[in-house]
Parts: sequence; C-alpha cells; structure tokens
Amino acid sequence: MSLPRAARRGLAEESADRIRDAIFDGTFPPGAPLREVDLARDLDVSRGSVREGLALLEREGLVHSAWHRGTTVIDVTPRDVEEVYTVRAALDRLAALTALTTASPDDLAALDDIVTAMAADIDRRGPHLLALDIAFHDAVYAASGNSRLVQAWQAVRSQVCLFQLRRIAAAPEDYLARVVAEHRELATLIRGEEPELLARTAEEHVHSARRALLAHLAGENH
Amino acid sequence: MSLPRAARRGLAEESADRIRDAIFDGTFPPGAPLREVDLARDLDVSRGSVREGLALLEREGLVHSAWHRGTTVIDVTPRDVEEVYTVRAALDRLAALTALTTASPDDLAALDDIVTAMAADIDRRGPHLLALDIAFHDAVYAASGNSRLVQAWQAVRSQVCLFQLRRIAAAPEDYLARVVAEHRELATLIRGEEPELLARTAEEHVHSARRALLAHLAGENH
DNA sequence: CCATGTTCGAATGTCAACATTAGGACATGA
DNA sequence: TCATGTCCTAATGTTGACATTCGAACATGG
Repeated sequence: MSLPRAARRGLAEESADRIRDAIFDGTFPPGAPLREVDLARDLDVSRGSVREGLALLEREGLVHSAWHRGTTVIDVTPRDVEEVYTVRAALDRLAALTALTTASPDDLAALDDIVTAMAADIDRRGPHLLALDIAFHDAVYAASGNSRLVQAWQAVRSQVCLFQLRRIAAAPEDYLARVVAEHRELATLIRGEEPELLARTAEEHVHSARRALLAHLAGENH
Repeated sequence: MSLPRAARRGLAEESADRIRDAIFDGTFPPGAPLREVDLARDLDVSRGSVREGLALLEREGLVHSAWHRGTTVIDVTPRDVEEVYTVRAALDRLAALTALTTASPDDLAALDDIVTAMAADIDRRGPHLLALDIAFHDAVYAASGNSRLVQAWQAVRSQVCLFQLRRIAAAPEDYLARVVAEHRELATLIRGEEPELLARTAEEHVHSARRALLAHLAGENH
C-alpha cells in the first residue's frame, strides 16, 4: 500500500493556512487589505514567505492582488457568486460522472461515512457541518482520480467555503433542512447507473445553493 | 469604452513568459529540471523573481515543484493527456453554453475573424495555426464573461498548447484537415439556439483532439 | 472653481547573503 | 552481498536591506 508521502511544508504554506483561517474568522472581512509587513510581523516570518503565501491564496481565488497595489480579500458580490457557482456546477458534474465509473468500494464507503457523520452532527449547527459538506465533495473529486480536476476544484473551493459560511450564518434553516438528504441522494446516485440523472442532480445541488445565497445577498441590500 | 487597462508587469511575469517560451521551444523538454540559479543568471534577474515566475507557471500546470526538490517541466504521459482533456471538455462545454446567451455581436465577429484567419493561414502549417486555434477558444471564454471560468481555462491552457504542439509536430495532416471546419461549426452553433447540440459538439471537439494525441503517444512507445 | 503639476509617504517589487534540506557517495558492519 | 549509517554537495528555503511605484494631499495656474 502507498501512503500519501509525508510532505513537509514550508513557511509559505503555513502562512497561507493562518491567513486563510483569519479570513474565515472574519478577522479580515471581504475587501480588507492584507499588508505584507503587518502579516510578516504578526506571523513572525519574513515578508518573502508571506508574499509566497498570499500568492497561494490568490491561486485559491480568496484574495486578489495587483501590481504595486497590494493584496485584498475578495468581495462577495452577486456577480462573484454567480461566477463561482456556475464553474463549480460544471466541475461537480464532471467529478460525479467520472466517479460513477472510477470510484472504488473504499471511496463509496467514505462518502457514506461522511453522510452519516452529517446526520449525527445535524443538531450542532455551525461550521462543523460545513466542513463535512466540503469533505463530501472533496471525496467525490478524489474518487474521480483526476488530479487536474482536483486542482480546478481547489481553485474555487475556498471561495465556496467563504460564500457558504456567509449563507449559513444568515439563514441556517433551509441549509440544515436539506444538506443530509441532498448528499445522501448524490452518494446513492454515484453508486447507481444513471449518468444523466446524476449529472442533472449534481448541477442542481450547486444551483440551489447559489440561489439561496443570491436571495440572501439581495435581501441584505434591500 | 473601457480599454483593458495597461497593466504594468513585474519581472516575475516577464520571467514566466521567457521560461514558458523556452519550454515550448523545446529548450526544456518534458521532465527537465528548472534550476533557479541558472535561470536567474540567464534572465539576468534575481532568484526571487525567477521563483515567483516559476510559481506562476505551476499555476498554469506547465511545471511541477516539490519541497526542496526543485521545479521540473511536466511529463506528457497518457494519464496527463486524459486528465487535461477531460477537464477541458467540461470547461469548453460550459464556456460555449454560456457564450450562447451572453456573447455580444462584437464577440461573435471576433470568432468569425479568427476562423477566416485560420483558413487563410492553412497552407503555412506550424505553430501559427495553433496560436489561432487557442485564440479562438480564448475568445469563446472571454465571450462567456465569467472571469472564474477564464481562470480555470488558463490553468490548463498552457498544457493544452504543449500537448497540441506535440500532436501537430508528429501528425499535422488530420489536424490541418479538420481545424477550420470544426471551429467554423462551433462559431455557427454559438450563434444558434441549440444548446444541446452545441454542448455535445464542444465536448466532441476536445475529445477528438484527445484521441488523436493518445493515438500518437501509443504509437511512439510501440 | 476646475484642471494640472508636484511632493511625499507608505506600501510593494527586487535583490544578494545566509540557513536548511534532499539525495547521493562513501564507509562500515553483519 | 546487502543493509545501515555518515558525510558532503548542490540545490532550494528564508531573511533583511534596498529600489521602485502608486495614490493622495497639496500647491499652482488658468
């Protein structure tokens, strides 16, 4: 058996993790500037490492930087939501369709485990449930066995987290009401043999999330 | 009218361009190591800028780097081809479907211009035709108006270039025979109102390229 | 009052020196 | 002979100092 080789990480990835957490915490709200000197001081690393970490976050789409104008956290405009979820729908569709033929029994079992874990944690509303949600989709992408597809997913993954975090904080009811059932349905369909239905369901799963968030954003700017 | 703002570039992007060209030239064949000190000396910039440029190329999927193990040009294995073209098919499908409803008359005209330019340059076989091929798809993605989708395309674009370059060098006949017609068909369908047919055609366009390249690779290892 | 030119500060872009690591060559022992 | 442990070197990872650039505030001229 092949272990996933113990990859040592550099200070850049470490810094990226810290900054990403801080963004999810709300320490750096959308639109906030991320100054290299301040971050370097707070994280106790050099500016070079922070700079490289910010480049990683930019690859994830969480921040945006321009020449000599610094790095800022991305906004959450309806346009952004529309773009991210549209791309995600296409990627999820492909991942599900691929997994339909390539998923191993272990992969399928992992999906079920996550769904049952979600059902167990349904009362503890909060970010933990979101983590399971994301983990489920991570598992689907992993089951597809396509590393480029995984990369493409990682380029929108953090943005999806940020958006969903906001959605859940504002209106947890409809999220809690549907998460388990929707993911259970996906897990079942990936085991089945109806590619068309699976493709439509995977896309619809994303689009419903998109609509929910857009409705929330629209209500916010009333 | 809004010009696409004259973005000043740093030495990192400049270095990335040079190195990318060198990879396409064959100066750095697949699997070749890209040493920071050598590149810094040759390009007459600091190692930091080269390092940042290599990070950009890694975002494009052209190179791969690991902790303290340096950066190397990616290989061109059947697995890699399969992965890239599968993802590209999904992205092209989405881009075409989106462009179907969002493309402006200018966008459509740009597509036609590229097709006619391809027909004109059909006798001068070589990398110029490939540039037009890529430019066509760039235009489709641009017409979709989805910047995240454009980003996702850029994450596989250079790899597609590298792969197609190899395919054309080995067997230009079937490429030359079909490029113009296939792209003309796409340009027409994007103007039409048959989403299903457009989606299938866009995907098939990619899959035929994939099959051609895989056949070539298989013949190489006889 | 508006438009243009200038100064200034704060931030990023760039660089070269130092620290750390991976992987191979070599020696040692069973 | 093979396995293990120890250097050693060439590369990357990291750092702090220096150079450059942007944007805003201010001054100037029409």
